[in-house]
Amino acid sequence: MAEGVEWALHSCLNLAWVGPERAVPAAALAAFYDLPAAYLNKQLQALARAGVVYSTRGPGGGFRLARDPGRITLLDVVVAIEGREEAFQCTEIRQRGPGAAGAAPSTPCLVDQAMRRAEIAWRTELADQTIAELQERVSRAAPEVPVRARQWLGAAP
Amino acid sequence: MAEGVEWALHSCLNLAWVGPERAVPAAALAAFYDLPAAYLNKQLQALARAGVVYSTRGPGGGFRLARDPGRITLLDVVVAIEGREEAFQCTEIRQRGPGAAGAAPSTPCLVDQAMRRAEIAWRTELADQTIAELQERVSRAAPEVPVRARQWLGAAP
DNA sequence: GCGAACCTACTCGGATATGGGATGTCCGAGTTCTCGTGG
DNA sequence: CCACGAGAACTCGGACATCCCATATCCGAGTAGGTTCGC
Repeated sequence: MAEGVEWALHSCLNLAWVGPERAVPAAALAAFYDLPAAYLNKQLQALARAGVVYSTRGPGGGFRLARDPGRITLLDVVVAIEGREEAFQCTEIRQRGPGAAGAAPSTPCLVDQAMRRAEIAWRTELADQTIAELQERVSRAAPEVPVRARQWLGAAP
Repeated sequence: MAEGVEWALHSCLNLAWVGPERAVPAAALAAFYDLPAAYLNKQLQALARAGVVYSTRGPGGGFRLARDPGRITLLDVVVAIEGREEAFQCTEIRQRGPGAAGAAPSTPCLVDQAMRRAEIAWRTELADQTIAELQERVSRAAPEVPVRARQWLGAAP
């Protein structure tokens, strides 16, 4: 899985700490965890295209969450970065070569069905968790983390 | 996900049709679906290293299932090809840069935990399905498939 | 005729090229604020 | 003192390199069976 997913998730969490009123530049989000700024910017662009965050250009611009953290699931973020297509791609090899019966099969590929079943379980689990739930867990486990994030990222210019 | 997973799953299914008595060469398994023989051989080697299949060299050699199809899960095959490491790799970016509190955190990374939870769901679903169950479903849906497989792959030399 | 050594055919196993996507970088497009200038 | 316009600074957005892994291929290692030669 792409490393950018981790960056995007942590960045969404940080944007949630700051709140939707103030926009945070990609450079600030990158500096917070010592990441390459231009590349993180690329990931944030993907989030913007997916409608997870808003982007504003010019001074005072940056990125903000596009909706309430309770309405942003982990699946939204993962799909924004990795793409909508499923990990396992059935290429229907059963229809090629002597193994194919010649006629097009009336039944779906059962190998594909089995793999899809697992992938649906994965996606369901991701869709059941929101950024807001992550926020709450972090607040309970380490209350200083949101404070530090707001100080570093939400400081007035 | 690697395309070889699809090949390995179908090949395991075909080896299950033939049965453990007769070894099937990689070239035969490849020709059955019109796949590149040398590359499929590489995937089968991975299955052999993982203990899913036995390999025998020389004339009359080839690959056989190492144990009963009911004791080979889809997870076994996927792990053999893709490797044992998880798809989402937490690199602990929270411990880098100004975002880190300076001291090593006592709590685990909750983003990692959330992603791992989804991945466990995926693996559980794969571990719950065996090659034998796939065999049964295919036999019910398309009984001619195992017949063709035995004819093409299990034919006496 | 019989046995053993050799030889050939067959198959796996790992070392070796190649291409596409993830990773990383750079400069242009667009926006906002500031500063200076003229009325 | 106020309005307006030009300029500068800031930030996103997409185009351009680079690297690594999945893909693909090839030849050597090892085995089984047949074949031939000698006794």
